[in-house]
Amino acid sequence: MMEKRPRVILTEDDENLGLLLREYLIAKGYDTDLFPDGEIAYKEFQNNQYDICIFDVMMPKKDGFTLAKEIRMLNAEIPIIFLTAKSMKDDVIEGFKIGADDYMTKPFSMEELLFRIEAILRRVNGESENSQAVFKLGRFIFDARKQTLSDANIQTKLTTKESDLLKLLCVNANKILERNFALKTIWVDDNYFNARSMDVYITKLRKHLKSEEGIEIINIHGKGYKLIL
Amino acid sequence: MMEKRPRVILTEDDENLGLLLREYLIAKGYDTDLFPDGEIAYKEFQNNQYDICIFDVMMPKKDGFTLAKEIRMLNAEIPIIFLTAKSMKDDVIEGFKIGADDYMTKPFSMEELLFRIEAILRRVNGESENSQAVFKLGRFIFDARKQTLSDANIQTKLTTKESDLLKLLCVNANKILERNFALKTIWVDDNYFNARSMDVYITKLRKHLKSEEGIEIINIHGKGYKLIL
DNA sequence: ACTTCTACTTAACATTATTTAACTTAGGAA
DNA sequence: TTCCTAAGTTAAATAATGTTAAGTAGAAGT
Repeated sequence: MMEKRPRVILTEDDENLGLLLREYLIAKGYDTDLFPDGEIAYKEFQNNQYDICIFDVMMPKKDGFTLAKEIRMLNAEIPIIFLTAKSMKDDVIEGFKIGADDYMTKPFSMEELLFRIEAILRRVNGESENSQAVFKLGRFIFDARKQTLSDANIQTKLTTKESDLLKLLCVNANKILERNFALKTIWVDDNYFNARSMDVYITKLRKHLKSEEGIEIINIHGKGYKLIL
Repeated sequence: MMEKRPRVILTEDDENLGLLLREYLIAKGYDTDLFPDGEIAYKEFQNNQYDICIFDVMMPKKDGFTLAKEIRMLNAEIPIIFLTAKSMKDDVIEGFKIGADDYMTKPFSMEELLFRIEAILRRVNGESENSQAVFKLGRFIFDARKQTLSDANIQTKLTTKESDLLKLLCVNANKILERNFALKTIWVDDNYFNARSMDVYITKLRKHLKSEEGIEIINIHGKGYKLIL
């Protein structure tokens, strides 16, 4: 999978520091745009695609917190890191209330800033891989990440094995899920006892789903199971 | 652990300013040697042990950046702070590329210089400075460095173990944090009793977070825990 | 030196997840 | 049909985790 260069929007009114940071981030693989105040940054944000924001809190015309609030109206997800002049407890709290993801207190090393940018992007990007694990089963919604099976009224917590097995069935919906494949994926070893354990879990899943008419787990004798939607 | 007086090597060709800074730093607990140019400073650096360098960029015979490059050959780790006369865009960038830790633009207050020295030494001595990490957990803000969990109203102080464990969960948010990994990271030894101790801390963390709907720590039977955001 | 406080561990007991066992039903081949 | 094996189901057994409280040791205050 090819990684694209992440785009950074940086605001900093100290020109020395701003240019320094921009050079450094560019050298480290981040396409960085630098703006000296919040007003310009806001306009540019509307016209460009960025992956992460780094905002100085104290800036002329529009401070970092105000800028962040407005940015959040445009994009509720984008990570924001604040640069604060010194330890400003209350301000920092206020910043986080509107959804900052981290903050740095000046002076800081550029390595440290880089480290945090990487940590946040790793966290944000890493989430998307797992979160594609929600399936609709009739009136039920099965969330494999949370291990829950919900309908309009109640949310049932599934056990780890229940969830893992149901996820495999969903991924292979209307196709055969082979016994051995499921066993090796979930139980690692496909011996007799694990196979019987799996049978028990098939029964459990059928009970969970029995109230929904159109959905059933059928057995393909000698081969495996098929989730019919 | 007893703290020894840190040793500072200071270069400054302006004799007035140099003596002033030296007096001030000595008064604040730093054994400070002052040299008027880069050549002398380089020779003295070879014969003495210092903890931090403060180099004026513009000096006779050998400028601060050149000096810093040569010092880096002798000691790749020692922190270096530059004193720059005014905004020198390209020079400053060059300085940071060879590994400066901070810079000050003249004129500056001596308190500010002291503050930065302390910040850098804290970072260097504090071993790995990956420790400052802030995570957003719904309406909560978890600061692993301060060991606090805050919302708009209250700030809860976490114990060291609570904070360490929550940090591991946050770093691995939406992924499985394996029991053994957490045990070896926090408790060093992954024996039965430490495992039970960890269970107790999971309960403590769940209590702290229970008021926030979307956030939960789920158990992955036989594997570990997963922080769901 | 004594108490008090606090973080952490250990113990005790409760609950839940998973496996194993036992018995039952169904499918397919001889 | 008959027989064997796969699969369905329920319950018991085992192992893992949840929870609360008691115990312990060290730090901090008196």
